[in-house]
Amino acid sequence: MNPTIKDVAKKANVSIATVSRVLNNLTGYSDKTKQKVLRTIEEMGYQPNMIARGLINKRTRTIGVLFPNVSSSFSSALLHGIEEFAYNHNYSVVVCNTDEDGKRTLKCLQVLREKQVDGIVFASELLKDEYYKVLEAIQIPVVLVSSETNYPGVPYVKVDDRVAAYEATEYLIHKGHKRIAMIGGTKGDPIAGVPRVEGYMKALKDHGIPCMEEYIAYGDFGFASGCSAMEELLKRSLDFTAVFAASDEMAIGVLSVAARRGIRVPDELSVIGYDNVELAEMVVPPLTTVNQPLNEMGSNACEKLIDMIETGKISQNSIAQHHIVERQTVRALD
Amino acid sequence: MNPTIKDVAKKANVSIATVSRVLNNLTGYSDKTKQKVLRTIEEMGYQPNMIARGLINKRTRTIGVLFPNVSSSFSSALLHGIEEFAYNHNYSVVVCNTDEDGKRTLKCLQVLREKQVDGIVFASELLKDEYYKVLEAIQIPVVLVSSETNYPGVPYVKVDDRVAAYEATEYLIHKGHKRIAMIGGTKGDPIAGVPRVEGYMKALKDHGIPCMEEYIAYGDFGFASGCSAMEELLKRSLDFTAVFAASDEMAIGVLSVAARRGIRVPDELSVIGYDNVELAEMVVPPLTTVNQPLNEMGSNACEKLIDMIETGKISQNSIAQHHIVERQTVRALD
DNA sequence: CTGAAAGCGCTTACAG
DNA sequence: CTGAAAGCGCTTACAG
Repeated sequence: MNPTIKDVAKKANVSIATVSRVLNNLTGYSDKTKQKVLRTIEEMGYQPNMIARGLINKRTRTIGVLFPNVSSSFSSALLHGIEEFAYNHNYSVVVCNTDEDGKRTLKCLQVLREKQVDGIVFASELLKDEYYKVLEAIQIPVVLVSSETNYPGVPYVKVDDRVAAYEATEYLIHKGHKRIAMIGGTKGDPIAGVPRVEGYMKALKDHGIPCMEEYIAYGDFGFASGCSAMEELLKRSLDFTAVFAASDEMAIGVLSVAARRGIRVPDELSVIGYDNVELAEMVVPPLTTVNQPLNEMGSNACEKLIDMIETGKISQNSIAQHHIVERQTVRALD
Repeated sequence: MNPTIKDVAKKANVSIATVSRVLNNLTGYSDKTKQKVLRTIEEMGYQPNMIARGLINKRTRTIGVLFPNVSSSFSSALLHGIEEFAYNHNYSVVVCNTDEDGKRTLKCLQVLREKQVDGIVFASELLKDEYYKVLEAIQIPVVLVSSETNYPGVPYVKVDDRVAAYEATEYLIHKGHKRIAMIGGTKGDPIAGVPRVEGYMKALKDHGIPCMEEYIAYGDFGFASGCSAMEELLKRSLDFTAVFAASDEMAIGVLSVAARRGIRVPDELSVIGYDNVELAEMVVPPLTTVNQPLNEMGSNACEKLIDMIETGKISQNSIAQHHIVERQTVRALD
């Protein structure tokens, strides 16, 4: 059994109140007692029990993080940023994989509540009404990352997807492309789906390029769906010179299909992705894409959350800065 | 304030002992009381406080997981498996990123102890003496995954790296290759470095192929290091027809350099990787590699841990089954 | 400067 | 079937 405060009190011949005081760096003991207590603690290898402390303070110094899929490179980049900030501020993070399943999400929320986490970051998923209801009941701070919401009191940090998509498309246009296809994310997804397609359409319009439905195919952000969407696009024999994919994985799917079909990138087809996950630079040719600062976003979301926990004030939303990373999948048309 | 057991007891006109009993499905109350209590719980939206419960039971139903780098696709695949098993058995998992930093690892261990986790899985990192010492002091079950150790009482689950490397090399040999280069992982790494190189050497020897030092270059498992190692190998003008890389990322580095140099894969050079992380199939051409069942390994490690927590018995080590995934980077020599 | 005591939200003998 | 009480390991007024 690990020693408790009672054990060290007994051994040091003081009361547990005194041990507690030196433990918490409060005032009210002689330097002599302090030394004695400290020595005893050292000797016994005593470590305070945060569970007991948490029961009194109503603070556990742990936060919960919900991901639709912990193992995606997207999620794990966010997690890295979150964990880093939390660690530096003495918080622990418990992760939950929601599998994008409503029931499971609700269960996770319940568990986090029972475990008395101090706050929750909800990552890259839509904050549904039913989730919000329980969050409201739990009464603890929540922040969204790579997602957004209108619910009051729930700040978010994300990139401006519409603008980023606009710029990606415009980048292609500036390179001389006019026949630009797009592979959108999950159709109807209000966070990462719709806005990116809208940004693409607006860029086309603003540059006097007619936007045609048939130039758009949809995937679900994943690699396989990018492959199918590209096949689909090819089948329509549209003669496009560039494609903008709403995720790197889908863009890499495009690269893959292109290679299989003998379409040379970027000579015959230019490709730009979205996210800048790690594999974007590993692929051949290295993928030009729009960077989302996932790590900082995670870290920033965690910062907001801890701030809310500690001050009780609601944080502001943040728009993270994206930028285009030029690599080798886009060429200028002459 | 969330309602406590006291609140529901008062409202239901029973003692807290009775509420506790129905909460825990014990015996000793009439069906009428049960209904009344249940109804009150429902009405008040009461949820038990696991912190308080944990203080008594000395069980938190949470486990800690240490990773050298949470955001690697390798770690996140393990994490996914761990979280899944934990979730299904009503455990939560708190993640810690050690950054492969001794001080930080020790700090994480201390935090996990203070937070009274029921067990720890230590992932893909060497269990140093100093870590083992504190683990021993904490007195809670530990299991290693994708790592190994001789410390008594610390079971591990991993692939047999030596055999897997042997088979990867032999696969190349069976395809007619004789001049086979290797890119090893971190030099001297006793877990994923040395054994794979040894497996490679043994396969060569067993097939009567002389093994020469200069055919081996070393990286650190990462993409960039794979690129440099490949450049290094090329500089030695060895005229090899195949390369075995000790990680997929390094193998992809090889692909990348080959593409840049106009060396066609697999026509002029065959490549086989190790891990079978997600990007292995996204790359062009899709990478032939040896599969490590990361998800199952994580899940299995978690199973062992929970078993140790609940039975108090030490689990056995497990060797996870690897296999070669044939894709398109190896060709048969005629 | 120091300690006895109440209390955090629960569980669990013990007594009835 | 039910409740009063002790206790888990701490913190924090309160009294001295």
